[in-house]
Amino acid sequence: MSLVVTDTLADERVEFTADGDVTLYVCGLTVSDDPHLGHARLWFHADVLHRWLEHIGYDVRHVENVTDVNEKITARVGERDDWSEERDVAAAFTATTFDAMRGLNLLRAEVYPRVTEHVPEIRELVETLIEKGYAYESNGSVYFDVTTFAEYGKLSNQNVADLEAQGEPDERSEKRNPADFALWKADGVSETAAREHAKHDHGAETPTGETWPSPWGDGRPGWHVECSAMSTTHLGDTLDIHMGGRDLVFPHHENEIAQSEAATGERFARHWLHVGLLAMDGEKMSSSIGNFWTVPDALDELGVNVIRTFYAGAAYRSEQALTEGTIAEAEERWERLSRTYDRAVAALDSVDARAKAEDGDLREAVTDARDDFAAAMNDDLNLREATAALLELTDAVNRHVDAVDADADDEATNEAAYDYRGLREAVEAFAELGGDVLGLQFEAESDGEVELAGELVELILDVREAEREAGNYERADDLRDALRDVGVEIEDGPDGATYRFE
RNA sequence: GCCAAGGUGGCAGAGUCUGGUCAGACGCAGCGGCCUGCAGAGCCGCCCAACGCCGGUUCAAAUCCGGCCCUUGGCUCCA
Repeated sequence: MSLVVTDTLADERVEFTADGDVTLYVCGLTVSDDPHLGHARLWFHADVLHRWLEHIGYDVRHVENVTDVNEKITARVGERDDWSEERDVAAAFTATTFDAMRGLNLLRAEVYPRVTEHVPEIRELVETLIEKGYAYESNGSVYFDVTTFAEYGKLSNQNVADLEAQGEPDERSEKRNPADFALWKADGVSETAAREHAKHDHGAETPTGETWPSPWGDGRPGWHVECSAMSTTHLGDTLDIHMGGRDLVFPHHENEIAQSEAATGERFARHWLHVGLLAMDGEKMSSSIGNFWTVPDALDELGVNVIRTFYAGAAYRSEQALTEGTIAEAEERWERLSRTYDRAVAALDSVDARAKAEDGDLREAVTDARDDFAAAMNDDLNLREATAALLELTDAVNRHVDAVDADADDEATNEAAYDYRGLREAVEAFAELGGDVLGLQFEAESDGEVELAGELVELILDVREAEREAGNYERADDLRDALRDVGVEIEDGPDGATYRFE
């Protein structure tokens, strides 16, 4: 069984192939603001792809760029006292981005290249394109001539004539064709561009951003070259997978193909994967629209596991809706997985788990879950179906534990035992598939604070138990409610109360 | 206007490539039962219900073809 993915360039589902190492390039973000859940959706799907490829035996070389040169970054210079240059702003948001990535439990990329580190490579790429006749200099800027690249438009099905018809030649007199795009822009950020993106009043000073010397004079890299230069530098001329948001298909990725293939003469990417948008109230979550939920805020409010379970609720290539309802659903799905995992571990580690106990249904359910999970993942990374395989396993685990508990309560039989091997296999399946592949974290860390909190909760539960024995149920219920208010969920069972931190 | 992705039950979301085995699985919400002092969790059952519209091809269409309507994205910084 092999992995099938939906390839934007081929415009169909294709079998994924790679020789040895897989090179994966993820079109990262521009660090002009805090990352939001829309950005994180791409990160998550790239991360799960990375994890799944490793799971099925590939070595993955994952490179994800950080665009730290951009007029939106420049526009924020001076917004804070310590933001006196473009790179100060970029550094601040790069830091929050890395924090967010760690918080989301993403595997680290091999490198996170920045534009500011790769200006020499960008200049070389531009020079090559000029030498080969694909690009031309004009007033200190350099443009890619789209008419020289016969396949221009092949990714997004644009045709150059249509694009030309849309352009306004008067305004872009610097260009040969309206659809030509900049590889190198003369001088710094223009005053109008900076003002357009500014979120505050700069007073008399309008920031112009950093410039670098070049054969065409001082200037800044264009908006698309950076990805071509950085991906090629770190992963070679042909990438196995190029991944990005669907909103980048045109012009960004179209232009990357043109630049890269014109320069190297090689195919730029074997597979193009595009992640659908995250829609909030029917509209794209976007920094510019302002309808976003930042990753740090979402991590505080929901936690990494709920966020990841949420993303796993829809296919990467589909649009996904973020609403109170879909978040609530993700919370419930995660809780169910996590509770069942805890329950399975507790039964597995108890003295009642025996070598010779055997529940055929449970063992069969583990095999089915693994098979279904793999089939779903290989089928264009159908994460909801893969998650469903794990949820079906929770059903089997709960049935097994329920049945044994019921037998144990029955004085007549009194020989109930948990199926040790079956539970062990179930726990391993949760850990490998839910943990390693989906990146969910089943085991809570038990640092000092958590331990202390646990001891305090136990203490309160003892008090509550005494109240219950005395028949003071109202008091007992008050205690349970009070604990819930601070995030501790109490569950009464046959062997006393248990608790979990929400 | 041009290009692209979509429109499936109360919600959410597969299935479309490769027509029949599908209107599925998981879940959320809702309802009933078991269990429980109550609640929660868990288990069992129910939810008699949906393929945007109009044509066409076919023995057979959610799936293929044509037309139309609507939503979203891109064409300008964007994941």
